[in-house]
Amino acid sequence: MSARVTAFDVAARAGVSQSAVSRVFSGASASGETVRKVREAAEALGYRPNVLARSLITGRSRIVGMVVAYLDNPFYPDALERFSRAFQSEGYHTMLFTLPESAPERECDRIVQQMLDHQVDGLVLASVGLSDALAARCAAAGIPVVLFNRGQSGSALAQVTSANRAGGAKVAEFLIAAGHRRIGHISGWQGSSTGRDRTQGFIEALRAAGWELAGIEEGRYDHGAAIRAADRLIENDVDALFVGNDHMAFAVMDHLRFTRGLSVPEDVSVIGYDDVPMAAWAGYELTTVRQPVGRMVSAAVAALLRQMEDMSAQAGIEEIDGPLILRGSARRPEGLT
Amino acid sequence: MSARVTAFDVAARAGVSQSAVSRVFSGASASGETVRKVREAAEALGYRPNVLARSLITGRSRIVGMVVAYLDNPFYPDALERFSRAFQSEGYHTMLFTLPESAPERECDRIVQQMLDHQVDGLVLASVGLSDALAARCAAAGIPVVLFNRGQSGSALAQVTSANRAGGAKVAEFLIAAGHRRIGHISGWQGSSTGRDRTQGFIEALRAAGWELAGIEEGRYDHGAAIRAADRLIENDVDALFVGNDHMAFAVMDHLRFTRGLSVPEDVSVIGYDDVPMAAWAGYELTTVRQPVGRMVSAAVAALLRQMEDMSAQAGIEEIDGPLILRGSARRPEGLT
DNA sequence: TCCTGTTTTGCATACCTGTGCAAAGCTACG
DNA sequence: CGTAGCTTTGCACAGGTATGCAAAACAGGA
Repeated sequence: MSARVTAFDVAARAGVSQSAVSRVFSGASASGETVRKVREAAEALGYRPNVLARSLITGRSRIVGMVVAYLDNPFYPDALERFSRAFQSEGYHTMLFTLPESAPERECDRIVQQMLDHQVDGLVLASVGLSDALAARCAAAGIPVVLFNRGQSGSALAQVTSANRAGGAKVAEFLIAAGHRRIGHISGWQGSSTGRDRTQGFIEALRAAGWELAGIEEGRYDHGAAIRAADRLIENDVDALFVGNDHMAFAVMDHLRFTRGLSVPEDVSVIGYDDVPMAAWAGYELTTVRQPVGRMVSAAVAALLRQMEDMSAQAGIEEIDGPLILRGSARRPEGLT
Repeated sequence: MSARVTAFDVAARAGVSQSAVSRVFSGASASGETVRKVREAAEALGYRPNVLARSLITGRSRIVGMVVAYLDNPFYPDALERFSRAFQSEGYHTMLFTLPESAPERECDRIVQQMLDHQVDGLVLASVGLSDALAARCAAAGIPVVLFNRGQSGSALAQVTSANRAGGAKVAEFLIAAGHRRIGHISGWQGSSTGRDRTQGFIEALRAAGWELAGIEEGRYDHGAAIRAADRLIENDVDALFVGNDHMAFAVMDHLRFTRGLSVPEDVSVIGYDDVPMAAWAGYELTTVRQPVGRMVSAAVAALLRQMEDMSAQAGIEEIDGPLILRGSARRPEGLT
């Protein structure tokens, strides 16, 4: 087990100074001859620069922290994978943190603190909020933060979401055009901006068309809660359901069909939100609003990179629009194929 | 934006030396009085030890690298989340790497190299192999590796899998007991030990009972491939299908029901492997072999921790047994509720 | 009180690289 | 050949912590 080979070893073998080696590997200017000698010696010795020492002195770790609440909803693994790939190809690495289910808000701060300890260059929070105190701390440490799929009103943090309000509105217009009049809504968690915006856009568009919601229940992005909510709305005799995300929509469809013996969309139309891959499966054929994961992730990555490279860059709010994908789980307006 | 506060600042304020501060925070022995003064000064200044500097000198980063091929199959996000939680609670952090889809084997080595650069203390490879050269390099660097859900014959690396051979055998015995005679198999990727073992256990148990496979097709853990494989087997008139994992089994069930107009299990019994949460959903009710994720992750984490703490610890192979979960997608033997 | 054995403490150094600074080397031009 | 301007190079140090070593402090027993 050989000891680690350092820049000094390479320098000695190449007949140059350690600084020369450093310059070659950090891309600073050096003569062609020096570069050649150093590269050769490094190759022979199997030298690789020590990332820790480099980070210690430059203050940049080339690590981005990624906080994620839960990976049940397939939307998040998908996003996570894309984030990881994107950062990797930009020369960054991803440090993953999962929030414990107990006391998530409380723990989040501790977790972010640990990230700061590791001197991450940037932070992505997926569906997770950040206390003002901690946000200030990140700002003070010069660490840019991007909120992914979650807004935080009044904060100066960069945010990337889909156009949730517009998405909710699209669903409302579509259901009305299809002739539905008793429309129910199983909302996402109202503690999240994402959930609130979808609900709000939906309700406002209904009102604008002169209709009111026949019933609304909170689904909290939870399987069981969604099913109970569906039961209550069905008792209330609705003929269409807008569900806060696909994941809950699947549960609702299964429940309606197999437990309650109803047909979708003949008895009840169901519309979801996200367009996860499973929505296209033959067993569900879920009509849903697409969240363009790819573009959302790209936007978030771009925003973070911009801020990491230019500390004075402004943090903005980005809303990415996504289409309503028509499939079989909701009745279609007359004359629409 | 205040400059970083170091151990020297704390030392000055507490009236002790920097070493004293270091000792307090690294848990070495110190007098009660010193501890009190240091803690107090640190609190007042908001001091936090610099992880990079610490890692640089100790050679241990308290980071574990995690390589994952793809997160489509919900088995992996689930495992990933548990890994992350487990390591977090042990004071380790998780660095995530995803393999690019192109040239995965080639890229894997580069990725692992990058992890070594970051001086990770340990490595978890989920469904990913490691070239012998690189395995040797990890060993030389004293970095323990655990293969998760993937074996590698002839390697000295620690491995945690489920009892794939036994699982395949259980399925065979169950199908025979239920009276199936024309049995088909859509295998997992035969380049992976996991896929091979399931197939092999299945076939051997069939033979032991005096039967032969009516047909076998490679599914490669891929949605589309699985569907095409199912078509070919159905042409071949099978009345039962053992599918290499749940993810493919869902695709197959959808295809049989909605495209081919067949009933499951009346026309064809379908059995999967993994028991992901979705298998219990009313839309599928998939009979499947459970891979006990929780226990598998715990075993992998324990194995890694053991090796990280005691470098001379032996790397072993662990197979975790899982039951066949009976649901509605496969016909049951007479007299079995 | 003196001596021995045990803690505690501070000093100095190591870990490994990036970078400011000044000296040295080189090119080109008059 | 001299000099100005530019590039390359080496020196020395910084970044923040852990730790071996020796000195100091302390506890206890005779």
